[in-house]
Amino acid sequence: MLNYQLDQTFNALADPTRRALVERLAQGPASVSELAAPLPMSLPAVMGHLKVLEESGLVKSEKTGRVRTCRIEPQMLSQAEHWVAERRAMWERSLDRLGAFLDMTKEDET
Amino acid sequence: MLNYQLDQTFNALADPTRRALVERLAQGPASVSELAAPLPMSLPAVMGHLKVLEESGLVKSEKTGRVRTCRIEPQMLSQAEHWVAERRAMWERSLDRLGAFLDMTKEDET
DNA sequence: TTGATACTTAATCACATGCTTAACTATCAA
DNA sequence: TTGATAGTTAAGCATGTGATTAAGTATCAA
Repeated sequence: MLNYQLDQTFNALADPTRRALVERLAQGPASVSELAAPLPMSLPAVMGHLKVLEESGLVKSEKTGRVRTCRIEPQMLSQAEHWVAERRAMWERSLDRLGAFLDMTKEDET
Repeated sequence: MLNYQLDQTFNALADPTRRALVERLAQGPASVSELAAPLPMSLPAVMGHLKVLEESGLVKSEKTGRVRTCRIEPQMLSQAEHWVAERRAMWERSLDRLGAFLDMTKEDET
């Protein structure tokens, strides 16, 4: 995954309003005003957040008539998940190496 | 996981310099200047990034003599991972419900 | 004790973010 | 065609971010 895509994806998820939008969209598609209704801010503010989500690839939208319907795009979600999982795995391998090293030195002591 | 912790964790991961630091630390602990050496910025700038990582809980550090040694803290990493995984699961369940609904309407048609 | 090393803090600055309100466009329904 | 609805765009503003350089502190080694 490219660096700037990770920037955009993690940045999109770093805001509670945007996570609320993702959470709502995880339950199914919604229009812009449906998404904005429960949020304590103006519609243009919500549209700003949707723009960030859409640029990150986490959300896609489509306009039919005067209604824009937004839906979640789970691929980016799983790519972010993978980045984190891989670093955690790296860390665990480095712990294993440390463990092996400590075992080795222990054997030397005996 | 609390909202502001997710804010801090995702925000910490939303910067390529900070991800580079996480990536380096996933291979094992390092001092501040070891971490700063390969990066194209001043030491105070790197310390700013380390502060963000440390406030997020992704990194911990400890000073011995004049050397501060930093290490990764994988718990926050896996908590961020879980948040993403759960939303993806939500989305998949909502797809299942849609599938079930479509199957149902199909049965009605026959 | 003197000098180098490793980090820390402070002042500064350019630029990005996250809102707001107001004005505008496009669609739908009567 | 008129009015309401759904969304969009623009201007403005307070605050936050990410960097810099310069100066300061604590530790270590000779």
